[in-house]
Amino acid sequence: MSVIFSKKCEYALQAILYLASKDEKEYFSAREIAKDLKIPKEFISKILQSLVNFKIVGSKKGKNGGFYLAKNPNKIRLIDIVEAIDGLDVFTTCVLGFPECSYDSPCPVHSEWGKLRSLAYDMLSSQTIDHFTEKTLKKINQL
Amino acid sequence: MSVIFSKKCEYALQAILYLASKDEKEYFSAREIAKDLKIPKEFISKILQSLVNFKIVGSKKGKNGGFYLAKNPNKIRLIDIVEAIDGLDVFTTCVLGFPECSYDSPCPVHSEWGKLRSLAYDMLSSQTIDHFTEKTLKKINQL
DNA sequence: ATTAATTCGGATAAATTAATCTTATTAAAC
DNA sequence: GTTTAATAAGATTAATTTATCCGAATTAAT
Ligand code: SF4
Ligand code: SF4
Repeated sequence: MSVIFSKKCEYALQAILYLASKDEKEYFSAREIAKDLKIPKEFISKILQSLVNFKIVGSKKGKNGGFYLAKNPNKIRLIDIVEAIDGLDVFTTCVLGFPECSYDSPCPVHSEWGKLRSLAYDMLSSQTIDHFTEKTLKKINQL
Repeated sequence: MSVIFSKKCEYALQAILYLASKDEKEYFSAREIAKDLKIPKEFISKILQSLVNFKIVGSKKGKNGGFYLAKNPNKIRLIDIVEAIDGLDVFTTCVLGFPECSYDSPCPVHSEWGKLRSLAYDMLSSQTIDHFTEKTLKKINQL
């Protein structure tokens, strides 16, 4: 099974898009995020906690506490989430799993794949999450 | 850690490229493929065995036996290997892990991501492995 | 103060993927 | 025929990823 992002990263992206799309409240609890996105509560808690460490998300403990975006949605890029959770290795290591990927010793598909990889990186770097709020709300309501 | 292809798939691609690039011999044993590509022998054996089931690779048992390409390298596309080992789900399921990806209920990044995905699919579908023999040999010699 | 609802950290369990081992079968070489 | 070297198939183990559990700390409401 091929995968682009780990489950952790998928959930992280979903949760961040969720927080960015709903702004009426101050704090959103892991419980309610998990319920709306239909993903395991304990798992998304852990993920949100690590996003707190990366200063992308903020949190407040205790009753009525929860999570919120620590930055303006137009300052959070998709790549920031990917980098925090999965790292940026996909963009630097060989697609074919050959060791020592570099411009000196390119893997066989270097030139073809390289273009796609750059495009993906550029897309994830240029798109900020405020750009997706409308579509996110629509999607969440369908879950 | 993000991954594009599973380890199995990476090794499969490597092994196929290997077979396509070396044509002086009839059969290549798992032992020698594993040694040259520096990957576990037992693992690559299993992978080659399943490629035999997919009719991409042929095999001969017994002493001096081994594996060989069952088709002309210019008829084997990269996507064929990916499909056999990992399946084509990456190209149809949501990058963000939202369920029910479709054109009715696109995930938030649908339009941006969709382009990249099509490009990746097209590339893997258009490139046949005979195209990479020279670069593969160069790479193998560096391992 | 007490209670309830929350994040947080660490430990643990379950599931999946990666790798290895074991035995059987096949075929060439001697 | 015996030995040797190979694939094949199935079982097992190891490692990694995904998911859950538990107890402590925190905060708001009663
Ligand atoms: S295509 Fe080139 S740059 Fe991309 S992983 Fe392979 S060697 Fe590295
Ligand atoms: S971007 Fe669109 S097509 Fe691609 S996974 Fe998301 S919903 Fe599906």
